[in-house]
Amino acid sequence: MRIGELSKATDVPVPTIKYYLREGLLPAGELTSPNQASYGEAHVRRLRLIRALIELAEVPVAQVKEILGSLDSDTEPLHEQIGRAHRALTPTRRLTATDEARSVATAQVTDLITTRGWKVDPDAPALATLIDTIAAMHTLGQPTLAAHLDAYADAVERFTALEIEAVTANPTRDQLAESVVIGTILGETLISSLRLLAQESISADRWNQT
Amino acid sequence: MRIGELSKATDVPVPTIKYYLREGLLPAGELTSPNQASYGEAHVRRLRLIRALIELAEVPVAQVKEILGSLDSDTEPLHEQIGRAHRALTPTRRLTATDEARSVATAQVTDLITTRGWKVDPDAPALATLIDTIAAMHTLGQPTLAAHLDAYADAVERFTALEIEAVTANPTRDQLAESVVIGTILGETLISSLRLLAQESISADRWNQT
DNA sequence: GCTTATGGATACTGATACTATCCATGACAG
DNA sequence: CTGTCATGGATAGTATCAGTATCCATAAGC
Repeated sequence: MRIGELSKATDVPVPTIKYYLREGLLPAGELTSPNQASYGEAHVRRLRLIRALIELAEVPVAQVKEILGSLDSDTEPLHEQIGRAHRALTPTRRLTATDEARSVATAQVTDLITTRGWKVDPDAPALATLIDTIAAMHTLGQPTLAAHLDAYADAVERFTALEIEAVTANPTRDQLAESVVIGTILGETLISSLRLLAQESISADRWNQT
Repeated sequence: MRIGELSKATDVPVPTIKYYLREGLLPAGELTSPNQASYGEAHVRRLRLIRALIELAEVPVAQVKEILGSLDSDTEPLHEQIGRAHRALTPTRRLTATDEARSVATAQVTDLITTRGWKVDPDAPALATLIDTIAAMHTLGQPTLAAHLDAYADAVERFTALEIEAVTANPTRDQLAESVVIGTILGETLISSLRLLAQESISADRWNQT
């Protein structure tokens, strides 16, 4: 397959493919002559994955590169790979909340984690985001949602169980790794849009006089 | 309060505050003389809301403006407001998947919606994203997650019930509207980070030999 | 009266994700 | 075998976004 055909197969413009090649998101095709390379099915798959991450999950190109890099390494432990995927999903925040709100939130979260028996690295990116979010809710005078943290955690544990189940069904390590990435990142988009749909439905029911 | 004090109170640099004023995210202070204005508590609150949306939820400035605009209008129906918040959370995607994957996904989603009895506007932004995401999962050879759509929807309905409850506790329309926005948008960040934490915990358990 | 802060306007910056152009060569149709 | 088109590789340009920086005339506060 030549670059033009790859472009047609995936609906990604040729210059964009060249850009991904330059950035190292997509491995180079096999050179058949100094200015002629051929691409295979693997490139099609990889390119589709790239686009899904970028367009659907809005992962920045630099992070996609990191994630794919760790997908391609077969020495990196799965747990590390998941960490990368998580970093791709976590905003790099600064503080938004007042100090007391933050300490209340921190207490709330550590409490949640201990009662649930979760094992969480204190440096986990999501941990800081969770604390900041709860703190922000307090600061903004909306503590109600955060008060139901435990119920949220219940619901969240349901997905997670499902995801682990779905993911561990994969036999080989490569497939497992890829499904972990896809599950983690596109799973987020899936849940998010489901939630919005459910909200929209209820909101239509309740506040719309159509 | 002068701009410098507002900056100190919220930890937002003065030039950034000026930028938000220019962009119309933050209402102008009350002019006490041609080059002197005074800001109040409302500005502090608003500024904190803006920062939470931008930093925590990563909502683009232009969308924040739209959302705040509809918050300040007391004629816009709540359902419309929710729609705006949803648009702020939905990527503007193009197609990533093959056509057959898309049609399978569409069937799956319409089925879900009818069996659940959800009332969903066919133009809802989240609908397209959901379909694209499921289609992408199929195309990428990871149909397992999407196969449990129904279980996901179960879990999602739990949040939504909680959120509606939390939100309708607010007596006045203004408070209600604000809590809808905060709940919808920061709620997303909350769930997302909870999910990542749960995943991290399980992944540490299962794949990490620390 | 002197230093500092302010409102308002305009200009500049750095990051991100592409697009466009160029060129020498190669593929392929006639 | 010749003209046209596509290609790999390099470099440069573009649009958007989210601020920052600078200027200025005026006002606040010691």
